[in-house]
Amino acid sequence: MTPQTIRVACSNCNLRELCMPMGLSESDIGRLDDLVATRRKIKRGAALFSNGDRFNALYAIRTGFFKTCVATADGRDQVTGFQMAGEIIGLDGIVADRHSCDAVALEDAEVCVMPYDRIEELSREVPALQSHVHKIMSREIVREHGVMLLLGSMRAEERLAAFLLNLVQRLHARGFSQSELVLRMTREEIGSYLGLKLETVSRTFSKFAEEGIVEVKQRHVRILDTEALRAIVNAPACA
Amino acid sequence: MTPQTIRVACSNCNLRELCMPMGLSESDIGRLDDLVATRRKIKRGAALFSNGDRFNALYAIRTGFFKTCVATADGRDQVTGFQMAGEIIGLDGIVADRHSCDAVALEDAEVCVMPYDRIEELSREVPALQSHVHKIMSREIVREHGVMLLLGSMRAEERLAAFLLNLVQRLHARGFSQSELVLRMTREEIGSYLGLKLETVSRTFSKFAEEGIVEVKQRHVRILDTEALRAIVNAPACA
DNA sequence: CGACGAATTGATCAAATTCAAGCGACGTGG
DNA sequence: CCACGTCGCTTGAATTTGATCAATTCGTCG
Repeated sequence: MTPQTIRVACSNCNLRELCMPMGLSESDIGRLDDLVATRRKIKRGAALFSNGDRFNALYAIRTGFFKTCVATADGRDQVTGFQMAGEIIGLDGIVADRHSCDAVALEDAEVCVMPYDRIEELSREVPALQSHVHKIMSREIVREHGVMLLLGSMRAEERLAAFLLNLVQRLHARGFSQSELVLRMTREEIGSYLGLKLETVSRTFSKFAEEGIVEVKQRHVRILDTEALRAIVNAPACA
Repeated sequence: MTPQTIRVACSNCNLRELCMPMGLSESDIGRLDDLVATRRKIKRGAALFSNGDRFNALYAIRTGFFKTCVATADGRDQVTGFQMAGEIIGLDGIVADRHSCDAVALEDAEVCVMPYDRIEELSREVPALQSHVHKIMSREIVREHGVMLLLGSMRAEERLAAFLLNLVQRLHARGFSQSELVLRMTREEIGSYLGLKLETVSRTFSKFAEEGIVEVKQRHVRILDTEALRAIVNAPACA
C-alpha cells in the first residue's frame, strides 16, 4: 500500500466515534466517507486558518493540538479554546463566510478537511449527520457558556483548577491518563485563555504544588489530588 | 378579525428580516409559516426555560427582553447574554436535549415557539433555512468569542463601554435611537454579564457621566460621545 | 557550549471587591 | 392621595487580588 492508495475514509478511522454521528446504517456510513475531501498537515506554530480567511471547510483534528484566538484592534489577544484530536474547528466561519479567529497548531498536526458545502448537502440527505452538526455547534455554545462563567466569576485558583480538570477529562476520554498530562501550551497561552497573566498562572501552579495537589515540572503535570481540585472549583468563594 | 383568527405567520411579521432567511421564493416563505407552532407570553421575571428543562423548541423573541444565565454548583451565576426582539434563544438545548441555562424575561415578553423537530425537517427541504440555522448558531459562537475577549482582557471601563456600544447598536438596528436607551436590566445583571460587581458598574457609569461621555439617570442612558466610548474600547490599555 | 525562549520567584502597585451607609424611585395599601 | 417599605442605585473607605516590573533559573535546540 503506497501512500497514494491510502483511502481517506471515516469508516475505518479510529476517531470516528468522536467526530462522526453514531448509529448510522452501513450505507450512510459509506456516504459519510465522501465528506472528507483531503487531509492537511500543519506544522507547529503554523495557522490552519486566520482571521479574515475565506471560510470553506470545517476541520476534524486527527492528530495534534490547536489553540483558537481572537484579537482586539490594539493587539491584545484572547485564546478562546484549546482543541485536540477528534474535535471540530472552523465553526466561527459559517456566519460571515470568513473566519473571525485564528487556529494555530501547538504541535505538528493533521486535520481532515470537510468542505462545508458538502456538509450542508449531505446533511440534508442524512438526518443523523444533520443532527450531529447541530449538536456540535450547540456543544460549542454550551462550552463557551462555561468559559464565560469561569472568566466572569471565578478567582485565579478556581480557573486553573477548572482548566486542569477539563483538560485531563478530555484526554482521559481519548485513552490517556486521568492524572498525568503534558501541557501543549505556554503559561502565557494558559493565562490568555483563563484571563490571567502568565506570572499568575505560574504562581498558582506553584501554590497547588506546595499544597500537594499537583506535581509540576515545566509542562509535565501530575495530578495528585483530583478531589482537591474539584473542591477548589466548587468552593463557595471562601477557602 | 377575532383573536382566534389571527394567523401566526412569519410571512407578514415585521420582524421577519431579523429572524428568518432572506431571499426566499414565495412558496418557501409559505412553508416557513408552518415553523411557528404557537406564540407564548412570558411575564416579567418568569423563565421561558430553565436549566434542566427538556429541550424541544427554539424561540424567536417577538417583544420583550431576556437574559440567559448559567449557574455554578455553589450558587454563583453568570449572565451569558441579553436578548431582544428578533433574536433566537434556546440553542444551548440542542446538544443534550435539555437546556443548560435559564432564560428569564426582563420585561413582559412574547416569543414564537418553533418546535425543533420541525426546524430540522424543514431545513432538510429548504436549503436557505438550513443555511440560516447554521448561521444563527455560528453567530452565537462568534458573539461569545467577543464576550470571552471582553471578560478575559478588558478593564472595567472598556467592558462597560463595549457593552453600551453593543446594546445601542442592536437597538438602532431595530429602529431605536443611536444615543438614547433604557436599560432593561439591573446593575447587578450588567455586572454579572461583564464580570464585575454592581458597585463597579455603578462607579463606572458615574465616571463616564463626570467625563461627559454619557448622561445616566437610573436606567435611562443617553450617550453624548459615542467616539469617546469607541476610543475607550480600543484603547491600548493606558488612557 | 552558548543563546534564547519559557518559567519561576520576589517586591511593589493598581484595580476591583468588599463592607458599609445612605439616598431615591416606585409600588402598595391605608 | 399620601405614607411607608422595599429594592435598586450611589458613594465612601478599607481590603484583597492579581498585575506589573524585575531579576534569576531552567531547558532546549542550534
